[in-house]
Amino acid sequence: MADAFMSDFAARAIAERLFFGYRAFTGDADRVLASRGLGRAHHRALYFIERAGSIPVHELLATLGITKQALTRVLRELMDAQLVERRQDPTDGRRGILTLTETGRALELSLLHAQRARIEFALAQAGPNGRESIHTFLEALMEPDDRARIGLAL
Amino acid sequence: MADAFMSDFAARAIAERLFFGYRAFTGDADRVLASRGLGRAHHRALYFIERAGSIPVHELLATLGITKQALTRVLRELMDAQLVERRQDPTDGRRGILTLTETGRALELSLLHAQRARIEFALAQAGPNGRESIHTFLEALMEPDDRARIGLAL
DNA sequence: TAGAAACGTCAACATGGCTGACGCATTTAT
DNA sequence: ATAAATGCGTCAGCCATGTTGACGTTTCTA
Repeated sequence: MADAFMSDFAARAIAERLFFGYRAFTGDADRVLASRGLGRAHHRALYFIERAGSIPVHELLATLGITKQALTRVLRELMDAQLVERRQDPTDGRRGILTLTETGRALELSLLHAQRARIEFALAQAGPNGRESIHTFLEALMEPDDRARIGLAL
Repeated sequence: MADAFMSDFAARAIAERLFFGYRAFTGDADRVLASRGLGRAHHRALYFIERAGSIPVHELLATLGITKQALTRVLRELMDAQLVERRQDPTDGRRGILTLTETGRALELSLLHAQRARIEFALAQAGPNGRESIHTFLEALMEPDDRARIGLAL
């Protein structure tokens, strides 16, 4: 029983830190987004388009794990706001390829920077030796399928 | 510029790992919740009530950071489902104090256990020396005000 | 040339937030 | 003792973000 207790205790310690930590992390960007009339869903799209440079719609769909209807709405709003552009895949005319406009890149960067200070602070608190553990921990938390979607660590 | 690049790069590495990691973490509980007709909002309430043993409504409100209208709806559903009970604070009749029923405690535990395996796996991957870094990192990510709301780290 | 694929789109609905306004005990301050 | 403040619960309407299902179009592929 002591084992199970410790395990629950340890699990709770992580669970609540993840909850509060993730909330603060997203909150930084949410404030910037709100001032532009956008939401978290727009941020996620901007983020993954920027990180890839350009990305086919179907891949963004798989990355975000939402339905095409949900993504289409977000993309339409981003394109209306001149933040995202869609062009055709030259090798397959059915496919769309998404890129950010200059304005879109600027916004994405400002959203990243809104979160960067917090991340840097947290990494600094954990110390230089903690960084690898933190990356490993978060990667291990992910669904295996999603691991192929992230960039290399450092 | 190299500095800013590295920093953005490091920030993105954490940002996407947090996104995918948190999504997987919540997904474990979401599946159990869906089978009971409940949502993530119910889980959060159950979690913080259980962790406190019993908790005044106003404190749960502050912890969750949502409006009383949003919480009331969740609590009403939890009380209808006989998972949560409300009683009066003996020292101040205006205040309500929330506790879980036996059924509520059982559900909360099963939700925790749905997430525990993933957390244990991730901690194991990070190694025994990583645990402290991970706690420190996540706590540093949090809003300072929220740090008072979490339990001590082992 | 038929069928599959990769979309976009319309419609209806669920969840979980929000604001504002009101009411009602209960406690506190005058 | 009474007035004001506090801690709720509640009704109503709205928003953001997701879902399913159905349908149409263009473009590849067998």
